[in-house]
Amino acid sequence: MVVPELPAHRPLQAPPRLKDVAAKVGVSTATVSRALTGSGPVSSKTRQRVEEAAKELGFVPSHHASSLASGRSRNIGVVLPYVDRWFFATVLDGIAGTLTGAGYDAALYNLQGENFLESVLTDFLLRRHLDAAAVVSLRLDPSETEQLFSAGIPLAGIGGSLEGAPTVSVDDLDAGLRATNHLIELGHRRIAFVGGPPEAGRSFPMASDRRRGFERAMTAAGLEIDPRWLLVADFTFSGAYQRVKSLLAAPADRPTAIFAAADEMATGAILAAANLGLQVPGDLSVIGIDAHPIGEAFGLTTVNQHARQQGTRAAQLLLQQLSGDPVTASHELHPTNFLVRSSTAPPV
Amino acid sequence: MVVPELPAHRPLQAPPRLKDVAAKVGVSTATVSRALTGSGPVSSKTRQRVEEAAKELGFVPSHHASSLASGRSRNIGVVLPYVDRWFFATVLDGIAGTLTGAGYDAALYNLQGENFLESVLTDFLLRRHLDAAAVVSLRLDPSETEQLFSAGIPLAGIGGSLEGAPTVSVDDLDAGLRATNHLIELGHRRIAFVGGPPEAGRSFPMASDRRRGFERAMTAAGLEIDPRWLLVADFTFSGAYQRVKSLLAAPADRPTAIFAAADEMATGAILAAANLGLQVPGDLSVIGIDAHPIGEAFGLTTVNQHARQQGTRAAQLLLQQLSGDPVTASHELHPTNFLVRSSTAPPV
DNA sequence: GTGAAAGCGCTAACAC
DNA sequence: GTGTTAGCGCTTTCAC
Repeated sequence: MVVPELPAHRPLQAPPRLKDVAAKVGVSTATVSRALTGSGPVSSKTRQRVEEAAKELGFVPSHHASSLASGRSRNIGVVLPYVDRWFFATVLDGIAGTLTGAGYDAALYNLQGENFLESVLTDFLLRRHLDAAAVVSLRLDPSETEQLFSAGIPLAGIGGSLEGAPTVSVDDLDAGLRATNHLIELGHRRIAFVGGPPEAGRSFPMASDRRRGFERAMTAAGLEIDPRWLLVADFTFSGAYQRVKSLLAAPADRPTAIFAAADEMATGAILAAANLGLQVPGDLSVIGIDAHPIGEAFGLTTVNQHARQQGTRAAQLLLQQLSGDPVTASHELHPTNFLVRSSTAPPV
Repeated sequence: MVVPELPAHRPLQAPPRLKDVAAKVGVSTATVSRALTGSGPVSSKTRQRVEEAAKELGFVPSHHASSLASGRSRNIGVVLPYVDRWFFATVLDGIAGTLTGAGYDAALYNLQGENFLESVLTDFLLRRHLDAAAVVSLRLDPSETEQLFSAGIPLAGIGGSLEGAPTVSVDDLDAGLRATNHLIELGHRRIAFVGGPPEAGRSFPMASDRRRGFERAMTAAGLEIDPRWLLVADFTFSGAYQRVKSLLAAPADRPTAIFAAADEMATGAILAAANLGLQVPGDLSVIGIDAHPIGEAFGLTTVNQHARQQGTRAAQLLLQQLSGDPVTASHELHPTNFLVRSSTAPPV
């Protein structure tokens, strides 16, 4: 007998439904639902028989049906500008791990810059009836958050404050201040800064705040800020490597220390120095921000901003709101801490 | 008059439904549905009026309702072992960008190793009625793929072949072979290899294949493989830095070249050499695999494996299957290409 | 080209 | 503790 070949991607037979389980046990679908979701009283005998029957039949509840009926989807959106950059990937790891552990799904909205922002907000977030959303490093205006709230979607933010929602971030100005002060306290007076381009669009002023911290520390110490020593890179290793290499190439008027607004740039700076035959920290001290794992091999002194924990915390804030526990819409500053390694020392 | 404060996270008023749009236009819900989804004949006048009314009311279709009714969810799962490692984050970027661009959602299943594998497979993939799933660097056994197929979920894989599903990867053995041959052709005879630990669990033998490529090239050239020169790191910069530093520390019997199975390790090796006062490529040639952006500043010669494109391709394979276009369940080898920079040269 | 009506598979009142 | 009964908000035949 010839069995016709069915396309492999179509079900061979209808999967079992709630009512099949109910029939098998001889109870109503309501009871099965209660037994399986724990959403109501069921005798332990019945519960047990239902669970057995469900397993035997290989029953898997329909997500869409239960979402439609209950109004909850156990699906949480995570909106972020990049996934292929260390900070964002690490934050995402923290968020996704926490959500998965709590039985929630993470729906990824990778904007790749801000390309998809508009369509994500309208087409996706609302249409999909997410239970909640985490917004990373993106400014939403009050009308947008209001729109989400009135669609019943609680938010949590990372990187800057969001009207009406709890947010977490580190104090970037303070981090910049402390990093710079560390160099100043070591005795450096000629300090360069490697930052990013001015923030555009919906980004929070993370890089600017770190630069302002730098400037404030310098000014407070009565030190001069040489405009040629305010470098603009793009938060990449290679970008910083090139900028710093040109800066250090002229031996005449060199800084004795560099504060880079991110570890990837700081390590790029160290490589640039090394390739010019300069010793770190002998000829040049370098400090960064992040605690990026690459810093370890470079012996980079840095300010740990606990990226993964920030993600975890944001996820918790979401879960807490979903559990009905009210959360104050405050901006929470995540502590940073110094990680002194071998890239900083007093100037020679 | 005092308006009672409503909790901010609850809808202030019921959002508009399909039937509200229908009422406003004076047509049936069926017509509105056809007009908005394009799933049936509608006169262009009607369509226009429906679109206007929908916009005015701020109508957003319910995802769950339409999924339940249609059986399709426009949601695609992406299962991967890590998101905070370059290769995976980059692949994810490629996949998510392609899916978002096609109007699909990406549901992220970050296993963090393989912790969540079992629950992802049962609890999530099936329950959620995903339209499809991309599986990155994870071996599924035939009973698992069969289970997904019979639930109507087409698959695409990355990193190794999957029974019954189209997959893409690079030829890791060939990449190892070519990288090693590059060094051999330059005249190196004393070549070390930095790889990863033996694969465990559901991982494909990516690192082993690269090592086998190395061994095969060495053997074919009649060169000896010194077991002390087969280094095992963990695919991180710092890990490779340490291993290579100890290897090179003893000046007596040093290799003249190193092939590292990934760029992050290769750059760690370069830094180790530099910190020991060795010149690259003068005293040591180094080659990697990946085209990781960090390699640029190090002048690293590498084999580009086009991680993002692999992700894009896998996503296309999924979209193609969803469009009804049959796809052969073959394993597609993605081309790699050489990127010769300044870290390799003939031995002195 | 359009409407009526029957679901999609589950949950949640409400009775008993 | 359990069953009955309405929906949840769409899509999709099937008539017309």
